[in-house]
Amino acid sequence: MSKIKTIVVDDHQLFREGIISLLSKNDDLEIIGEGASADDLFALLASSSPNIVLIDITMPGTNGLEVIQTAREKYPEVKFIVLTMHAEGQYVVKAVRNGAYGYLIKNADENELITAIKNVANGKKHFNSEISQLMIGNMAIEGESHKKLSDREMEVLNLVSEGQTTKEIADQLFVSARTVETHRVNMMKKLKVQNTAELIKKAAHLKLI
Amino acid sequence: MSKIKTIVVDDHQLFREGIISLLSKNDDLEIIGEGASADDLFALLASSSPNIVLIDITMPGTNGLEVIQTAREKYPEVKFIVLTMHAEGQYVVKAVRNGAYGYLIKNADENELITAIKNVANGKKHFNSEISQLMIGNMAIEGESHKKLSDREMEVLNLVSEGQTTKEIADQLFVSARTVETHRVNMMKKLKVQNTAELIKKAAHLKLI
DNA sequence: CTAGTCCTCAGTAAAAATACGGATATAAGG
DNA sequence: CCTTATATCCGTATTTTTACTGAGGACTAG
Repeated sequence: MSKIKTIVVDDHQLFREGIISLLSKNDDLEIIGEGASADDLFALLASSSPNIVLIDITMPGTNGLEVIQTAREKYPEVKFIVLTMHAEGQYVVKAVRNGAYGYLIKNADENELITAIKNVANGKKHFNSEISQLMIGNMAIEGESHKKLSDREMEVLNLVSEGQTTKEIADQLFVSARTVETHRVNMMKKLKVQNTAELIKKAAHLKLI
Repeated sequence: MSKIKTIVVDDHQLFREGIISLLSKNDDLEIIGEGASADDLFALLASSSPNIVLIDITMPGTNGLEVIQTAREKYPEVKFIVLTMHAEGQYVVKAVRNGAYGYLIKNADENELITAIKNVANGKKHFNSEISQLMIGNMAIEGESHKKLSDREMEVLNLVSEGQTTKEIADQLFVSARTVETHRVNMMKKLKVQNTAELIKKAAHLKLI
């Protein structure tokens, strides 16, 4: 059968070149393009027909997961494998939801990468047991912390985290201080914290601020 | 002249294998070992005599900068080039202080990596203009935010970020609430923030908590 | 010996947050 | 049509934080 046409997208050029060097030794694969950004990827997709795209989550100006989703809408027969350093369940879950066919962490080895590419090229998904565990664990948590913050709450949260007082925020948003107080209380309930310090810490760790 | 004997240390196996694949094509270089951890590195150093070590800052259980410093004490003729994703001046400054001969960010390309290896093998340091700018910029900031938090302040900070009140922290540490208050005030001054919310946000972003 | 830092503790007061309770209007989903 | 969520706002009170001021002892570096 013909070689698996593969594109590699990663903003770390050394990593990208290294991966390409590795994969080029394999007779079943053919690297037909490389890029560092979403724009690079879309340009490549428009001019070539890869079977597989290896893509990082981290990308300048956007994130790889959204790129996957957008790309799949226009090129539904292209399959994406996420190749990233993020070993957190929430990323795995999002990757799957956005249509990724595989997920590898950068500490995987060459053999697993090649196996993943071949599996996905054959229409299978590739998530090893470690990745599956992360996914399962995160789905359990997600069921619980389903409550996300509303737009106004996010706005208030950001202003709080910048050191503004409730009164200052009220003045800035042209609302009553009591309104801001209510938003603060609601956020603390949603994220299950006891005071502002804990709220800001949790928000920072959840990358909300 | 003989080939430049190089060791590659990085916990991301794919990256490491990719880099080795790239460098192996170059006739002036010889990869004589690879590892994912500080222990791997010390084992390699004990049994081989590399000219150059490519090393990431991020390492499980320790950090590459301390590893460089320790390794140089035992093997002073080995030269280290940091190869990392961290594009922050504080890392560059620390790398130089710990004796690194070069610093590359993972978005550098193959040619620059090879040039850096050759420069360093010839006894020169390799810091491109981008890296130099980061270093200069950070040294300016460092003069200003030289103040880091003391052990006790860190302890109080962590407890505050867990949602405890000043009184609760005082009870837990067996000190007066006023003592805790003083620590809080001092931390806010050091990090130049206006209240606890801003303090916790800054601490989270600085990866203190 | 001096200066600086760290850690400890205090009085007093104002500002801010939290807590308890309550409410209305609008929009969306089942 | 009912329920839920969001956004808005309120009274009252307590707790907590912040602010201003002050201080001593121990340790370290120059």
